Amino acid sequence: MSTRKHYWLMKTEPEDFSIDDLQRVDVEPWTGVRNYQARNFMRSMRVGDGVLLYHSSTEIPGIYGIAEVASAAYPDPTQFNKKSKYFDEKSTQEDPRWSLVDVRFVRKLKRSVTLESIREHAEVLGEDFALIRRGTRLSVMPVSAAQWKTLLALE
DNA sequence: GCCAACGTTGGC
DNA sequence: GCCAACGTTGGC
Repeated sequence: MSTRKHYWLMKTEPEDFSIDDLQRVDVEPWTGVRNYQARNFMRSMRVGDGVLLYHSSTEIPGIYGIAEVASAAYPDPTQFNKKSKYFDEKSTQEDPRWSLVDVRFVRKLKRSVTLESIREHAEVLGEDFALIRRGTRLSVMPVSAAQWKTLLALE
């Protein structure tokens, strides 16, 4: 069993929930992920894994902060809440369809690493980097240790 | 607000 | 199991 720390990138729309919001609350359950691939990545996360917090659908898309995984995956409570926009009538308590992890604030970046600068370093980051792979819209994706280092060197 | 690209749904 | 229709994502 590997106990090595893994790295991830998680997207958020800052109008909805930003790095500043995370700093304010410190720990946040990452509700609302409704994509199986993203869910599966969260299920494989471990406490202490590193997270790059990416702002999407905003004026300057990019990485704005660092967080860490603060819990193992557990059922996303919003899937059972009829009043939530994330309610899923097909999910059951016995076999919850959607999972999440808690995410804890670590720090804001001194300067954001913009999508533009990330694209400029596409070659170093490699073909397998889902953020800039054509047509990929994953909201949770793995980042290798080398990619993590490369991205934070752009700060 | 537009639209390309993708995932999901549902009829057959 | 196919695939058209629809919904969502997210950059621009």
